[in-house]
Amino acid sequence: MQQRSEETQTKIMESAIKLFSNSGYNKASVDDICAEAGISKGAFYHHFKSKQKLFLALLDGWLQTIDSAIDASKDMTAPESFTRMTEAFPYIFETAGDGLPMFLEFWLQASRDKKIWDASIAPYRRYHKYFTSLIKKGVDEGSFVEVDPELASRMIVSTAMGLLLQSLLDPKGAKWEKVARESTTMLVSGLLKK
Amino acid sequence: MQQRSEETQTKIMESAIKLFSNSGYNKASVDDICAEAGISKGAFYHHFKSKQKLFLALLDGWLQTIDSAIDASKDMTAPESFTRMTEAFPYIFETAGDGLPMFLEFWLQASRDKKIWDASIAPYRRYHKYFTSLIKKGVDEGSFVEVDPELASRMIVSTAMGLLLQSLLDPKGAKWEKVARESTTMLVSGLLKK
DNA sequence: AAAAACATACCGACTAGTCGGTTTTAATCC
DNA sequence: GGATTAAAACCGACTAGTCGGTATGTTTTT
Repeated sequence: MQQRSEETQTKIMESAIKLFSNSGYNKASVDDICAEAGISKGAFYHHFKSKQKLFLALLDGWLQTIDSAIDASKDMTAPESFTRMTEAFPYIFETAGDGLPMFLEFWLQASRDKKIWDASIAPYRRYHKYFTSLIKKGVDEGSFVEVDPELASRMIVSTAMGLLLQSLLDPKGAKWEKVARESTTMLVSGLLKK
Repeated sequence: MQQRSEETQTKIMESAIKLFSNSGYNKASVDDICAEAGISKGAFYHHFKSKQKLFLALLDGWLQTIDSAIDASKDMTAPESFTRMTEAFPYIFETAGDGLPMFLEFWLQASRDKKIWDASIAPYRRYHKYFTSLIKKGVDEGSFVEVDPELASRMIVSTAMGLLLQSLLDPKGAKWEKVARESTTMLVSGLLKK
């Protein structure tokens, strides 16, 4: 039967997210993950060849979420797509509270581990290209003011990453969903032609 | 004699920055640091009570650098202060290439370790307050357009952090000094009254 | 019965920190 | 200015424990 197997795998991944978020990739040991998931080490290595493979599986799942979100807004006009994201951002802050530290963990591991870097930087560059083309499209359509799409894309991504980081490090320092919503509004209204 | 002692301590800290940057806090072992510095473990623990204390010492040094930079621009007008930072940013990207990954390490450790969090988040809040008051001053002086200083400060810090992160993760993805310079110019010109 | 799923004991590599002993340094005395 | 001395600086073997991964055996599913 696959059901039990599937459940075990899900439990491992959920426990891993929890422990990686709380303690970090290195500190969260395979034994810890097994204990949290309520399974044995044998079961763990039956499902994942190594600890790193588990990490890559988690990364993959996260990237797919983003990909499908981008796909969903593929046929919209440029301002529409941005409006969508303006709506999506506060949602990320509200719901992702648990998994958020994982982002940081992804970035950190990516900066040191070539395999993880390859798996995460390639998609990141895709997103940047997507943003760039989206802004370029908006400029060509005449709905955006004339900006350097490349630069504007970097700035938008930077602001988003920076807000995520700040909310991670100082969760109670501000009402981050509000700051995020207002920031995106400011950025978009700065782009839009009046 | 203190000279040799001082040299040893400096060597330890320099080696630590190098190894923490390249391999991360956890992966860089005390033995590694000692080997890199060309000293023994006894010497290490003569100078630093623990690995964490060494880390905190490095963090402290970095924070002092920022503090003195802020102090230096204390008596200027708001636009002048920002112009200064516009000039300083590219410099950071050019010179800090080696130590830059340490920032990420600081942030990550801070999000997990209470002692390090206390040591790094308090100053961070100071900087945010400083930026906020600087913008508020500019608005009051009439040289800046009317923005919410709190929000503008968050955005500026976010953009800076995001640019740093991106340059870390994808050093060859763009000419980051150029992007940083243009971004700050854009932000400041958005703030300035024409 | 064959295969997939799971459990447990174990291994070798590695790590932060300790400890008893040795060398270097700087101040003091003759 | 050479000998004395105590403290500071340094050394490196060792400890006690952790970790990722494996080998081998048992249970469950098909």
